[in-house]
Amino acid sequence: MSATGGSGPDLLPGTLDMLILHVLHEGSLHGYGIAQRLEDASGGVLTVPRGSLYPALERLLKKGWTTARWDTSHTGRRARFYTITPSGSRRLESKQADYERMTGAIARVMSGA
Amino acid sequence: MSATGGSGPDLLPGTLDMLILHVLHEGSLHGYGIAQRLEDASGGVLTVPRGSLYPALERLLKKGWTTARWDTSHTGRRARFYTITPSGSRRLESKQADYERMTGAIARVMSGA
DNA sequence: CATCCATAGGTAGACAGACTAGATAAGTAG
DNA sequence: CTACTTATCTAGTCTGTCTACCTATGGATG
Repeated sequence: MSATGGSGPDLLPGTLDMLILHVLHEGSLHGYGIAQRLEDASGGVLTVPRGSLYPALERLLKKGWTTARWDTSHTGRRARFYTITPSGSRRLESKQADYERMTGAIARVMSGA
Repeated sequence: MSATGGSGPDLLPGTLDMLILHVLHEGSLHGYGIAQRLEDASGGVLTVPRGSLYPALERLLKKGWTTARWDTSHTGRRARFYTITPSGSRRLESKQADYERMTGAIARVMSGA
């Protein structure tokens, strides 16, 4: 079902929050939709197991980075739509900066600079 | 003491093994030296707490990706020098490929592709 | 109508990896 | 002698992800 070959982890640990916030920054969405969006946008490389997704969404809510409301009108089914908060946007920016700092440093190391 | 500002994690989780194997690929070295090398080569961005370093080194040994020998002649102090094995080199390659696949996918997502 | 599939949300428990905060020891500089 | 740097290591904790489940409903197929 998943597009990955089945070997290795589905995600780089520590990046899921950032990825979710990024998707929500483009517009409110429900959990299942977020996971699909990440798989699509990554060309099928990134898969988000439900057991990682929903705990992460709870985390973001608890930190005040998102708000949630139940909405049935969009999908026909009950679905919980998440919206990023201003605090969440700031968090996204700082997470992204950290991520780029880290991956930049790793790239420097791995290229033997 | 550390060159990082002090905020955020010291490492991207899941990358430490790869970074250590990369350093050892350039030549045998002891734990303390590996940590210094990573800090230097990353321009001070990457810091490796001892409580992360030594468990990681044990992990690599147990998996057969490195071998270790005690050596006092180089540093004057007792130091444990680690050497990468052929199995470790293969692991390094596959870890690096995974890492690039993941970061590439994340970059695609974050750039809105 | 019954059955199956995709959608949709969720939890429990295990596990990996990194972190804090210490202990220990030896060489070097003042 | 004292302090600093080098050097290794462990215990306990915490965060985050993963596997493997459970529940429910709308739409399509038989």
